[in-house]
This record gives sequence, structure tokens and C-alpha cells, in this order.
Amino acid sequence: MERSFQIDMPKVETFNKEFVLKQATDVFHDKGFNATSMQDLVDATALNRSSIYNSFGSKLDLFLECLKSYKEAHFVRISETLDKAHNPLHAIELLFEYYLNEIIKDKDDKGCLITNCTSEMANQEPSIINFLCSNQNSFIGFLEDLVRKGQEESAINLNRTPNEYALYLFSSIQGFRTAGILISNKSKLQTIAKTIIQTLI
Amino acid sequence: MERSFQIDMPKVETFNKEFVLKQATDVFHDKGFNATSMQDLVDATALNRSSIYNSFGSKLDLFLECLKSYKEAHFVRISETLDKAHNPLHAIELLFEYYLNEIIKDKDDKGCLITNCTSEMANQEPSIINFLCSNQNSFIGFLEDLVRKGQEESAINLNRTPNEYALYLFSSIQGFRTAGILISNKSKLQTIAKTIIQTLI
DNA sequence: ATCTATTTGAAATGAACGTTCCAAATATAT
DNA sequence: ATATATTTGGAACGTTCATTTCAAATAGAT
Repeated sequence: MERSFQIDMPKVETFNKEFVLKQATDVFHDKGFNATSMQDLVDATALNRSSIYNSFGSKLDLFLECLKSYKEAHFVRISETLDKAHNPLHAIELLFEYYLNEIIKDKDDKGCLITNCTSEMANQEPSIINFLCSNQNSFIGFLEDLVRKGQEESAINLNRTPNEYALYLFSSIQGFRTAGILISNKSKLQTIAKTIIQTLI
Repeated sequence: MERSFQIDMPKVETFNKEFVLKQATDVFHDKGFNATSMQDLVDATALNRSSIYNSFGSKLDLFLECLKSYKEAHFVRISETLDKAHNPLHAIELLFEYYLNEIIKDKDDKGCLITNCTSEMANQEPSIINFLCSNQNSFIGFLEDLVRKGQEESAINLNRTPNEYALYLFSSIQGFRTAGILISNKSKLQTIAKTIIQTLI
């Protein structure tokens, strides 16, 4: 009993999905997954409860979409930032500068949504673990490429392999983002970033 | 209408407070503050609801006590571990070895209770912020002393001040603990730790 | 204009939430 | 033994939780 695809498409989605996701992300980012209620999301998105369930499934599904859009948005902005880099080492410096600006801008001390999510849910929700692992792998891969190129240009030392330095940077970035929740002093943060990078030189 | 202190002490607390705190801490550690329900705590402690409220006040008060006992327990164990150190640099190496063992032992990938709490609540609960800041300050002070002594013995380089290296180590440890939630491969973790420490040498 | 799949609003669902209450039990000091 | 301050058990508090339900409104396709 097959039905041909896409005859009749009445009443299409009216709300701006991108905007709704941004509003929802802001709440999740501020309060975390568990402390965010469906009512918070209704208020933030100005959508009806049933519209949210219709469009996104469940609170967890919506959260996952927020994580993905958050990741995507930062990936775009980071790419734009790193385009200005003179070389791979400079790119890593700009990467930490980017995170430093994120911390300084973040007046509510919310930290990184994804790092917070790792703390809150990485030992609980399989779908979240799935996202976090794939995010981690792609991020480490990205860092690995930078380090490799930096080593090829002799801007980064050869004390560790690209993968080892990528792991180190990944760990360091998570620490930097977490430390930035309580530390908002710019020069202290700059010192931390410089010290992290110093290892590579 | 003053009453003299401690006439009549009937029906003293019967439960083992240390044990109860340990059980409660385990639940909070596993699920986080917001995902832990009062029922979870009743089940874990085998105490009655009213006994918990009588003895601890509120869920948040109990959580704060758990944080304090968690911090204290680790401080004791870390002190014991570092007593075996030949010198300050070795002490820092042993510190990371300690955290590495914590990660490896932690089959549920729970991470560090205090770091998780920073992610979950540092932008929400004043009493928690208070604890976290004082914990941070004492921890940084502790690391600062180690670095200073290490520099005096010329085991640690003079590229940064003791306070700067202490900040770096504090940030790095939080990253290490968070990264350890998703990374459970021992040699990868060892590499990260070694790379963090390498900076000091 | 009519049909139709979808969205929308508002109320309702039952379960779970943190917290309170109070009578009964308890253990110490007298 | 008696008195007493505290703990304990268990039910109950009102609220909020995530989710469902369903009739009414809506807008594209015919």
C-alpha cells in the first residue's frame, strides 16, 4: 500500500527552527539538562508544548539537537578564526584566544555546553555518549592535523606524536573551559593558555 | 531564660554519619545533584526521609556536606600519596598518578565530583560557589607551594612564577579529570599527564 | 471552495519532586 | 521507674515534572 511521496504538504512549519534552537540552547547552557524544565523551554522558545514535542520528539531529543547546533555554530566560528592564522602553531594560539574570548564574554559563567554535558550526562545517556564520543574524535582529529602540519613546518617540537599532542590539547581545552567558570581574570587565563601552548614549542 | 548546656541528652543519633555521607556522596557522584532525587538518597542511606531532613537540613545542605567530605577524603589520600615523594616534582607526578588511578578505578566514568559540580552548579547556587572558590584557592595554594619548592631545588624551571604554574596545573587537572570520563585508555591518559608535567621541567 | 495533513492551544495525565508533619518509638539522665 | 529531648516511620503536603490528548485553527494542493 505505498503512497507516492509528497502529495499534499499542507500547513508547513511556521516557526524559525534556527531561532528556536538558539533559544533552547541558551536555557540548556545556563541551567544544564536536568535543571531545565519543559516549561523553561516553552517560555524561551515561545512555542507551544505540543509543538515542541511534535517538532523535536522529547526533551532529550531537543537537547541533542541543541548540542549539534552548538557544535556546528562553534565549528563555523572557529574555522573563520583559524583562517586568519599565519601557520598551524598560530592557529592553535588563535584557538585558545577564541576560547578566552568566549570565557570573557560569558558573564554568567556557564562554561562550555559540551564540556558541561560531559560532566553531567556522559555516564548516563547512551545517545549523549554517542554524540560526545564522535565530537571528541573529530575534534582530536582536527587538532592532530594542526599539530602534524606544525611539526612539518618545525614550528612544533617532535617530543610527542601529533595524536599525543592532540590528546593533550583536547584535555587542556576542557580544563581551560572548566577553569574559566570560576576564573574570569583575563591575565590569569592568558597565562594558563600560554603555558599550555608553551609545551608544543 | 538561659538553659544550661547539655543537661539531658536522650536519644542520640544512631546512624553512622560517615557511612551515610559516603552512600549519599556515591549517588550524587553518579547522577549529579539535579538528577539525584530525595528517594535515591533515602534508598542509598537507608535513612528515613525525616531523619535526613533532621540531620542535614535540605538536599542542597546534604550535597554540600558530601562535597566537603569528598574533598576531605581525597585530601587525606593525596597527602598520604605525596608523602612518598622524593621531591616536589615527584610529588606532582604522584598527584597525576593518583588521578590516573582514580580514573582507571572509576568503572562508571563518573569523573570528579567537584569538577562535575563546577560544571553543573557554579553559575547557580551561591553556597556551592562559595565552597568551590575556597576549594580552588586552597588547591592552588597547595600547588603553588609544591612548585615553589620544586623551583628552589631547580627541579622545576623558572619560566613561570609558582602561582602561574599552579593555575596551569589546576586547569590541567580539571581537564584531565573531565577527559578521563570519555577516555579510559591508560596509556593515552599517561601520555596526557606526562605532557602536562613536561612543561615544568 | 474543498480537502487534508499538520500545527496549535489549552487542559489533563499520572508520576515524581522536595519538603513537612506528627504520633510513636527510643535512649539518656534523673 | 520516670521524665524528656530527639529520632524515626510513614503518610501527606502542594508543586512541578515530562508527556499526551484532542478539538480547533491553519495553509498548501486540488
